[in-house]
Formats: sequence, structure tokens, C-alpha cells
Amino acid sequence: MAGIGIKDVAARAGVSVATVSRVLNAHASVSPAARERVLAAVDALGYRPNTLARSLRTDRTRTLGLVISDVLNPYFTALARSVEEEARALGYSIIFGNADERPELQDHHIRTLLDRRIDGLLVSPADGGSPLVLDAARAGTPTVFVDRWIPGVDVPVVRSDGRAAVRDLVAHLHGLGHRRLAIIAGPAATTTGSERVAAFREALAAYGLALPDAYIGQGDFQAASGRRATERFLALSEPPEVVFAADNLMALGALDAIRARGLRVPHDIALAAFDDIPWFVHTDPPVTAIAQPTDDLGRAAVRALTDLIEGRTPQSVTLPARLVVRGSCGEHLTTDTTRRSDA
Amino acid sequence: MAGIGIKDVAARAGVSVATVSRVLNAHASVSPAARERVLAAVDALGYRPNTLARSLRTDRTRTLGLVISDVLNPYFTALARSVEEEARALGYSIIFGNADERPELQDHHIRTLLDRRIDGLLVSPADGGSPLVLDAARAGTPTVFVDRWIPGVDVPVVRSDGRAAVRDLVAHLHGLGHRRLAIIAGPAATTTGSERVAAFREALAAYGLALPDAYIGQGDFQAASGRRATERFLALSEPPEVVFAADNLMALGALDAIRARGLRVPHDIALAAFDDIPWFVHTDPPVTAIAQPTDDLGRAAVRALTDLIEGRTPQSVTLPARLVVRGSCGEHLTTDTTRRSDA
DNA sequence: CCTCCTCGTGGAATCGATTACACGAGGGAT
DNA sequence: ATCCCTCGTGTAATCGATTCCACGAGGAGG
Repeated sequence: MAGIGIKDVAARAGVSVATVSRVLNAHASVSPAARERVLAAVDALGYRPNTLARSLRTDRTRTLGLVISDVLNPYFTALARSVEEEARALGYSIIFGNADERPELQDHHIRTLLDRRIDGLLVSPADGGSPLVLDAARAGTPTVFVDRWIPGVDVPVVRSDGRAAVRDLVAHLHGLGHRRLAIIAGPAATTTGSERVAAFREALAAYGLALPDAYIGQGDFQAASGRRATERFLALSEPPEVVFAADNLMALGALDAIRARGLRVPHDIALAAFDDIPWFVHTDPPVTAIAQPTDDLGRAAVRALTDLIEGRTPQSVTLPARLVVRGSCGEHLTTDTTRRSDA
Repeated sequence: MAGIGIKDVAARAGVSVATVSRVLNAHASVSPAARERVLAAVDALGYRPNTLARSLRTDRTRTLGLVISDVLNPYFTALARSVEEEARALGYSIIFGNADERPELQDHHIRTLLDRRIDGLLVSPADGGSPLVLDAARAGTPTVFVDRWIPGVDVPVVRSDGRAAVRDLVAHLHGLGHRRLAIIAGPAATTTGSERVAAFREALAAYGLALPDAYIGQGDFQAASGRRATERFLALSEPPEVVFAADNLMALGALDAIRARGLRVPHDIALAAFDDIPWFVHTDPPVTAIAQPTDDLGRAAVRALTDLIEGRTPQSVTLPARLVVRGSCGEHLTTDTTRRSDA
């Protein structure tokens, strides 16, 4: 029923299937007359090649898999969007998998992506040691890490370096008089989870400030964990003056917790976040954040992956993040650097 | 190289490929001994069936296509997440396409989804008359509309009805003394674009209020259009007292415009939005919004589609939306009905 | 005029699964 | 003992493309 095949086209055009295939793939030589008739037949029948059959034969799907950590996180959806856009421009399709920050769900998606014989894999690993990711990379599936990576795996990495921006942030906070600074970290098993803490600690050290364990909240990059960590901070006998959330969702959770406690930002406690999102302009108060060049990251990741697939030598890329000061840490000293929401 | 096939498994297990296939598909009768050896071989070789070949033969991919209007819109990502979750529970995979509210991009994705021979299509059409969607539905691809639909096409629709909630909203606004109410509409070509205006107009009529053309802003469900429409409202000689944005992104744009103008919500102008998102709790001020039961919509849509695919009779579903009052329209009278961000 | 190449073309193998059909062995009924 | 079913299994066709190889026609060069 729903089956117009290459044979039907061949019959209508009065040629063999080989010739039809050659026309469709701009292969070898085909006479203008035959090409004409084939194209006419394709058109008349509304023929579309069966990509399953094609891929089975050629062992290429022109499809990339992208496993993102959390679709509900605006940072990752922005990343996904730019990845898809660049891939489309390069003639590839993207199949997404949403790991929801759960390693087993990540593995599920990687498994089904590999089963679909994608040409390459783009991952921001939800944990440090997923055996499947490692297997995939070792087994020869072209793989690129984006945002997060797994140390010791020889795979290109596209990410942004937030250290300078974190230093700027700490300078800003110190300048406002804050001395007791806390962080809500991501999972230690993720690079972004541990690196941001390290960067924060280093930056504090430059001002002779320590980062006591009680001021390190353990989160999982999701809102609920940000709320829990913040509640714990607020219950301390000496609560921090500033909470720095390692991603935007945990910052949301922190706001929830602060609000539930009846406190005000920044008067009672200051807040800053990693990852900038359009809503931060309009929160109460506007949130000071570290912005990543999301679109560039997505583009670079796709380019690295297609380079790998097509036999060129891929480049790891590290782009700088930058601090965007708003009002959530106190007195707003600089000129307004807020972003428009469609920036 | 990267090719462990069913033949290899058969050879190692000392059986034919037919037997291997039967074991893997829990088909007909296989002796326990043979089954045992096959499973052992599968395990030892780390064999994974080639889904391309399988689908080519069986003409089923156990994959559904979901074309959403905009990945950057939290409403749609929440929908996508629940769709994927339910599909996974039912043994299906999802391939997403992001239309970015652009009909031609929507068609591109529908095209590639059909080329991939998905078993069914879930669409929230970006415009009213995409020929491809119609073709797909008519050509026999099981199709379900979600959120938005195209009138006159005989396809199940899963959506929510906001009329009651809009009436509640208008009652709330009227009760606060507002009389000049404006709306930022979505594209007229989308059902959600026109219906929300109609519901708003009806509700106003119940209070003897009119909806002049000048108070209908034409948006496209994206932030920039919300900003433009709001700027136009503010430039009127008699600006509205309330702006009701037909989706959350246009509400974001409206906030941008209001803020740029140096005005305050709700003191200078009130704001309400269709679609509730976690950030609305923390904006300045918290935004009164109409919440859709996103998770239920996603689940119902997948069930309707799989019913269609598997030969059961699918059900169209309409679920009610509900008003969530916060502070953005003025004096906060009711008890706090804000949502926690992980609700 | 004969040979040789090139060009356009078609036949058929192939990718890796599923599945209709055939077949032999074994058990129960008569 | 004979017949017939059932059960487990293998052989081979098939899905819809791509692509190697062979082949005939026609032009160029000797």
C-alpha cells in the first residue's frame, strides 16, 4: 500500500533500478534523456527513497545522536537547538535523548542511538564513568563530548571555561563586602560539577577566603536539590552571605527555598548562578550569572563530530564564559549589562 | 569490522539464523537447549540486532515522530519530556523535530521523519494548512495533533481547553478594577492563536467589555513579538491596563518592553500569561498565569497515537486548564496558589 | 577496416534481519 | 505396525536500496 519503491520509478521511467539510483545519487554517468525521465517519474509518483534500506546498504545514516543531560534546563535546550541547526546545515539529522541527569537513562538512550546506527554521538555525560559511553567511543563510534566530559577518554571535547568568569564573580562579591560564600555544586561525577567548585575555591583563595565543607551544598543540577542545599545553608548557625548555584535550575530551587523562608535577595542573602537564561533579567531581583556562548558551543561540537566522521582531524574547543552582573548580589554598581531575551 | 550480525550468533550457537531470530523475538517454538545456546552466544558476542534491517523487513520502527513548535519554550519541552517518557514506557522511541514556529522548518522535519518510516506522528502544527501534515495524515501515517490542531482533518486531537480559566482570569481582572484589557495573540493560523483571543473576547463580553482591535497585538508565540506588541500598546494614547500574553515567551517579551519603558508591574500595567512555568513564581512580580496539565497531555497524546498504530480506536482528549493567581495583576487577594518548581 | 576505449546501461549480489514453507523425528491413537 | 500431528529446525525468499561487473554501441585512432 504505502510502498512506492525504486522499482516503480524504474518501471515508469523505462530504465533499470540501477539507473534510478545513479540519478538520485548523482553518481557515475547517466544520459540526459534518462535522467530527465527518471526525475519526471520520481516527481509524478512522489517517490521518496527508503532511508532504512539505503542506510542498511551504505552503512551511513547521516544522523547524529545527541544525549543531553536535561531537557527542562534552558541551557541544554538552547544547546540542542544550535546543534540541530548546525547539523541540518551540514546535511545531518539529529536524534535527541534526554538523560534527565540519570545515568541509567543516559545509557538507555545511547544504546538505542547506537542500535539505530547513528554516524556519531554527541554527549554531555551525566556521570563520569558510563561504561556504554566508553564502549561506544572505543568501539569506533565517532564521539564528541560537549559541555561535560570524561577524563582519560581520547575524544574531542567542546566546552566553555568558566574560571575567569568565576574569578570575576568572586571579585564582584568581595567588592560588595561579602565574605561568607557558599556554592551549590553539581554531581562530583560530572566535570562541570567538580570544576566549578574548584574554580570557586581557587578564586576565593586569591582573597584569602576559605570554602568550608558546610558551604558546599551537594546538588544534582536540578531544582529540588538546589532547594534542599539552600535550606541546609539557611539552617546553619552562621549561614553564608552568598549562594552561588552551579546551574540555573539549582538557582531556581535556591530562590524557592529563600522565598519559603521569607527572606529577601540580596538584602538577606545574595545569589548568583552559572548559566544565564532570559528569565534572569526579570526575576526578583535580576540574577547575576555566568553566561556561556551556547550557540558557539553547539556549532563547534557538530563541526568536531562531522570532522571525525568524515575523516578530518577534529578540534577540541574551549570558549570563555563571561560574568553578567545584575542585582542579586547587592548594590548594582556597573552599568546595566542585562541581556534582551531574544539576544 | 563493526559488524557482529545474526549470522555470527547463529554460527557460534550452532544453529541457523532463523532460530536465533525466533529466540530474539520470542516467536514460535524453540527448544530450551537451543535458546540457551543462542542467548549465551548473544551475550558473548555482545550482539545487538540491526534495527535498520529489522525495520526494513517488518515495516515497523517502533518510533514516533514529535514535531514541537519551539524547543526554547518551556511548555513544549515539558510536553516533549512527558511524551518521551510515556512512549518509552510503551516500548517506543521518540524522534523530535523543532519547528521554531516556522512552517517550512516544520515541513522539513515532517519530511525527514516520514523518510525514516516512523510508525506515527505527533504534531502541534505551526500553521493551519501545512500540505505535508495533511498528506501524511491522508496517506495513512497515523497522526495525532497535540496542543494545536488543524480543523477539518480527521485526526485525534489532544489539547487543553482554556476557556473556563480565561473566564476566571477576566473575572479576577475585573474584580481588581481593570477595564481596558489587551491581549497578545499567537498566529491566527494556529488554533491556540485564535482560540485564546476568542475565549478572551467572550469572557470580556460577559462583563460588557469590548476588545478593540488596538488591544489585540499580533504575535508569533516568540519573545520578540511580545515585546513589539507591548511597545505598541504602551504607545497608544490610551494604553491598556492589562496585557494578557497568549504564551509564556511573549509574556517574557512583554516584561522586557515594560521594563525598558521604565514602568512597573502591576502598578503601571498588569500582566498575565497563558502557560505556567516555574520561573513565574520568582519574576518581579510573580506572574498570574493559566496552567495546562502538560504531563497529562503528553501521556494522552502518546496513548492516542499508539492506539491508532496498534489498531485500537483512539480517543481525542480535552483537559481543562486552570488559573493560577499571583501578583502581576494587582492586589493579591486569594491565598497563595503558587507552584513549587518541581511540582 | 579493425581494434580499443569510453559511455550508458542493466543484471545480480549484497546489506542484516524476518518469516513462509518444507522436512525429519518422535509420540499417541488406532 | 501404520498413520498423523506436533514440534523444532533449517533453507531460502524478501524488504528497498547501492554498487560491482559485464556488455553492447559508437567514436577515435591506427
